[in-house]
Amino acid sequence: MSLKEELNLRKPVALLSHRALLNIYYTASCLKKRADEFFRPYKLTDVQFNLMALLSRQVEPGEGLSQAQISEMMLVNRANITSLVDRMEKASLVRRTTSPEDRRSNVIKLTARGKKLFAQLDSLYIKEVKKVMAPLKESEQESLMAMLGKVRKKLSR
Amino acid sequence: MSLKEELNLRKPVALLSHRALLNIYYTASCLKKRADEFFRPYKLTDVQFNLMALLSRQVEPGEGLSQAQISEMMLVNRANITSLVDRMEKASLVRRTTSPEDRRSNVIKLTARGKKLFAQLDSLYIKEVKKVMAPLKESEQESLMAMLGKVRKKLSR
DNA sequence: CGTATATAGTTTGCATATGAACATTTATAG
DNA sequence: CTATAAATGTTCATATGCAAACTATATACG
Repeated sequence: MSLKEELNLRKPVALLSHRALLNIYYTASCLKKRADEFFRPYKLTDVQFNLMALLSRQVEPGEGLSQAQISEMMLVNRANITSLVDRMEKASLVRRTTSPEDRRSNVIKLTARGKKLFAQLDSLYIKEVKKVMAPLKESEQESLMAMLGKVRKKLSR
Repeated sequence: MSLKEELNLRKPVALLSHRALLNIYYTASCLKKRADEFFRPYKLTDVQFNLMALLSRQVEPGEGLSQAQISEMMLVNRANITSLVDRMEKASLVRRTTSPEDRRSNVIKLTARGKKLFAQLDSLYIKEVKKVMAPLKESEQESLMAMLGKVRKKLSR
C-alpha cells in the first residue's frame, strides 16, 4: 500500500524523492505511535524507555551518563534532557548524581525501581521490535540501514 | 557511518532489527531538523509548510480541506489541527470557511498570502528534497519505499 | 418521528521538541 | 596567570504531538 492510500490523498505525490522522504517520515511516525501505545500501560513513554535503555546498556554497572551525553545519544537538544530527567526523577526511575570531576555536570543513573522496571520490559520490547521488523529479511534490513545512512550522511553536510 | 558513531554510543545496539528500527527513527528526526532549519528564515515550520502543500496540491483551485481530512492526510490527531490552523490563521496563511453541506465542518483554504508564500517556496523546497535524497538512486528509493511500506503494513495490524 | 450513535471541532492537561538567554564552571590562548 | 572561549545545565517562549472530555451537528435505526 502506498502513502497515497494510507493518507487518503486525492492526488499522488509527484516527485519520487519526495515520496521517498515522506515514506521515511511517516514510517517513523507510525513506529513512534506504536511504541507509545506499547509503553502506555506502564505509565512510560517511548522516550523515557529509551533513556532507561541507554542508562542500562551503555554504561558499566554503577556508572551513569551526563545530560550532555544523553542529549547526544538521543539526538535531542540539551534543554529537553532537563525536563525529561525532572519527570523521570519524580517517577523515581532515575536520579541526578554529582560528578566528582566536573562540577557543571550531572551524572544520571537508574534507581533500583528504574532497573527493575527496565528488566521487566526489555525482553517484551525486544520481542515487539522483532515482530514489527519481521516483514523485512535480514539482508533487507541491512540494505535499509545502508540507504538511510547515506541520507543521514548527506544531511550532516 | 553507523548510528553507533553518529550518536556516540559506547556499545553497539545488539539486535539487528532494533538497529534497523532506530535507523528509521533517527533518520526521520534528522530530516525534520533539516526541514525546520530550511523553513526558519520564512517564519514557518515544516508542519505548516506541509499543510500549505496539501492545501495547494490536494485540492482544486478555490476548494479547501476539512480539519478532519487534514488530520488524516498528516497522520496526526484531530486536536492538533485546531491549534495548527489557529496559528496559521493568525499568520494570515490560511482561513477557516464554513461548509455549506455540514455545519460541523470547517473548510480550510490558503489565503492570498499563503498561496504567494507557497509558490515562492515550493521550487526551493523541491530542490532541497532532491538534494537530500540524491545519494540514493531511483531504484534504491523505490526499494526503500517498498521496505518501509511493509513495515507500516505490519504496524497497521 | 425520535432516539441512539457517529462525526467535527474544541479545550484541557501533559510529554516532547526547538532556540535563545543565562549562570556556573572548565578549558584554552596568550 | 589571566582573559577569553567553550561546555553544562536551567529557564523561557513557542510549536508540535497525544488522549480524554466536551458541544454541536448529522446520520442511522427502530
